Amino acid sequence: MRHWLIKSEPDVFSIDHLAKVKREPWSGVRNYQARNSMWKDMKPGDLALFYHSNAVPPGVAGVARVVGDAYPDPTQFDEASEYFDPKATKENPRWWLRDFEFVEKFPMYIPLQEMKEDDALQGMVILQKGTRLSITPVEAAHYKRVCKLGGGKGK
DNA sequence: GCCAACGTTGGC
DNA sequence: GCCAACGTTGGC
Repeated sequence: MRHWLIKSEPDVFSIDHLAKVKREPWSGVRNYQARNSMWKDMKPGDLALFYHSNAVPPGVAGVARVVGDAYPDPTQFDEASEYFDPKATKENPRWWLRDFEFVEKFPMYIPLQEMKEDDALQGMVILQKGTRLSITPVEAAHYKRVCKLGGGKGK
């Protein structure tokens, strides 16, 4: 099993929102690297740290789990959507997504700053300067460490 | 296929 | 709101 970190702006979609709806299609990813992660590299059952970007402060709020197989992101076909992609067709979809289900919200929120200062987390992709990827792989040891900092079970 | 211009992300 | 980083676009 692999571990991931998925970013979301809490103003748009937060861990609390996921807790309420239980399961959510991760739509709107329009970056090829992040798409490839969701499409090819993720497997059902993989666990992901739920990261709040553009938050004050930014940080990890909890855990979500990959559910089911990848399928075409429906928003790419929807002209009314901000994620509409005129170059995508039903025969040849460009953007793929998976559903994520709520696992837990950490008892303690883990600010980005705390992660930066944690010796055990050095090397995490999210901590690299200039990383804007919305979906990144996370090493198992880093995943465990973040869950510990958050006081969560991690699964 | 190069690369300048432009757009977006996201921490601060 | 600023701006560094970096992905994408499009002219050539």
